[in-house]
Amino acid sequence: MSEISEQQRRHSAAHMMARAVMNLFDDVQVDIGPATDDGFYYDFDLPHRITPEDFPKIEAEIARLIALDEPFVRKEVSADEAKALLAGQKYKLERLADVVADGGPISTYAVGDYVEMCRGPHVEHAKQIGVVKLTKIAGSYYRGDEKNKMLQRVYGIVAKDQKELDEIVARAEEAKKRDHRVLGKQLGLFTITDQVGPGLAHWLPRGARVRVAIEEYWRRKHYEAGYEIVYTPHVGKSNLWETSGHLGFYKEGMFPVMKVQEGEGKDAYVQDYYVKPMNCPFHIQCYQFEKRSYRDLPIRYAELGTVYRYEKDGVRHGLFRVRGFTQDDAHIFCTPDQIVQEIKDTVEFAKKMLGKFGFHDIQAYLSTKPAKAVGDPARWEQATQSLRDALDQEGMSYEVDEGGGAFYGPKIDMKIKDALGRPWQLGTVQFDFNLPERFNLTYVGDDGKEHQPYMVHRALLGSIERFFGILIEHYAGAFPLWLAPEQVRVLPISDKAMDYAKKVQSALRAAGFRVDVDASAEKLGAKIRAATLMKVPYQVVVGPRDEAAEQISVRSRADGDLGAMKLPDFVARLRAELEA
RNA sequence: GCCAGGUUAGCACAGUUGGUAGUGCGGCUCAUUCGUAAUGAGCAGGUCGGGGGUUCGAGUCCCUUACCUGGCUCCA
Repeated sequence: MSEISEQQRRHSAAHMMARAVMNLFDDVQVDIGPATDDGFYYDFDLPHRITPEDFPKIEAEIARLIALDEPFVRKEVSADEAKALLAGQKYKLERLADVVADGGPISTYAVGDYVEMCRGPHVEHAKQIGVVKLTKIAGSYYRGDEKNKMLQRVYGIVAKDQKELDEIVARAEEAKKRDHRVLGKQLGLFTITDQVGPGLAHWLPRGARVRVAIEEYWRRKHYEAGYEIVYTPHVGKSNLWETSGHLGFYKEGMFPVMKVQEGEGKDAYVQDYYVKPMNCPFHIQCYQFEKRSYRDLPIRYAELGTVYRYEKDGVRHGLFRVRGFTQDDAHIFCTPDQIVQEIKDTVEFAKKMLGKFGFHDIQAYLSTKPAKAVGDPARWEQATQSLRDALDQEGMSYEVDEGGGAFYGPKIDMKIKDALGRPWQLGTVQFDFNLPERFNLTYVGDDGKEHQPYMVHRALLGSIERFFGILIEHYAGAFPLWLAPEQVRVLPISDKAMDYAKKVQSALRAAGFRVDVDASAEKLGAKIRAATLMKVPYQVVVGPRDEAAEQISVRSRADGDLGAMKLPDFVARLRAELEA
């Protein structure tokens, strides 16, 4: 008797669901039904539109079929036998053609009278599947291609028994509480309104405090690393975007043109402007401000540059996918001699920056030259090698996507894992051989001649909006002290302690902390509860006793009641925590 | 863009077979001045997302539109 894996149970549950749906509805065409990370799904094509109201009926049928406890019987068949078995099932027959083309063995699994072509493996008999619950329904293109027909995909989960099922449901609710959109509301961090437009985020005061903390850190570190910070316009004339090529290859992603009338009377003409989807052309203008010498290089321009992209309907998602966002962008212009060191420094910089935010598990992906590409092959070679060297020397594990680079240059993408183990792509280091060519970028070398510099585009956090969303979920809204919007809340036990509370607040603010006072008429318990729900790292309780003794009573989010201490000692404690 | 489901007070939600809206939290007022996770009472707050239709009558039914959610596709 072999061990039954969760995958086998999920996959087998998918079969049972297919069988149930075929039993309950007419003219069902089945496609595929694999196990997923947390359950399974099955794609159907049938005249009846399946809705959540059908779930109980389908679940009951699945339960009935499982109760029969029939064995799953594997059988290898010839192509012709398979064809006969799958007669009338057009998707299955198409899939069969693929299997035949691969030349592998064709296997079928039968449960009772239900037979399906399937690689397996499955459970041995139906009762091993356990309890099945259907969770949601969604459309899904056949073979994932939007040109194909949309099938009905039904998702489900599997549990050993009802008790485990309840636990799974409870865990899903727990995950929902971490959802940055939910926490964004509860903690008053950001809002996206219908009136302003979809995908356009507003940073509320508490969210803005976090953003300021991130940006201040970001700026300091960029200056330390030898970057210069620039600020550039949000719109540019159409000529700029023609030169950059964006109107050629990125127009779909841009907001439509703004027609601006310039000049008067007979001299009037219409100038087209576009709001920027990328910062690169503007940083190039900064580079071209004056003639550059090899002695000026490398030049590193960084900007928290807000860009706008026309995202298609149906792809927006909280802060993760918006239409207006701020890239932590930078462009490095350097000589061929400098490129290896620059890339190495950049990768190391990314590692440090991400580490500061609690992300230490970083996976890198190297994408190399695609078939269709612009730029000198020797430069591609050198650039790609510099990316490899940087990853090797930084000791970062990476995978190579051969031919996966953009047409204008090779790149490294960096993915982190959050507290729930979910991967997120944040940083990218990307060569660009296209723009230096199009804008005719040059520097004067030590030979007195003009040369084309290397141009590297890089982001460490991706976009501030998206990164904020990831941080919210990573920390479940309980930001570490250095990021917390409200680092300390002072809780006077009654109005009588209000003056002292304000004094404590002023002193802590003067020491550089973000501090608020709860001036409500509530009792202490209610104030503690409110501050706790807002996930404030430190609560400072003050009453007449504290005032008389010139002390404060401190309660931390992590360790609860810390007892009374002197204000300078508390400040020292906070400072120590910030350093750590 | 496609498929499905949603949109009711600031937030979370109820709202029977169509008969002109409720609960909790929050807010405000008053009382209480309180020592480590919810003090009490009272009050206010809603064009039921927008538009159109069916009907004597629509939060409830139909059409349409915007937005949201979950997927597919795409992506920072």
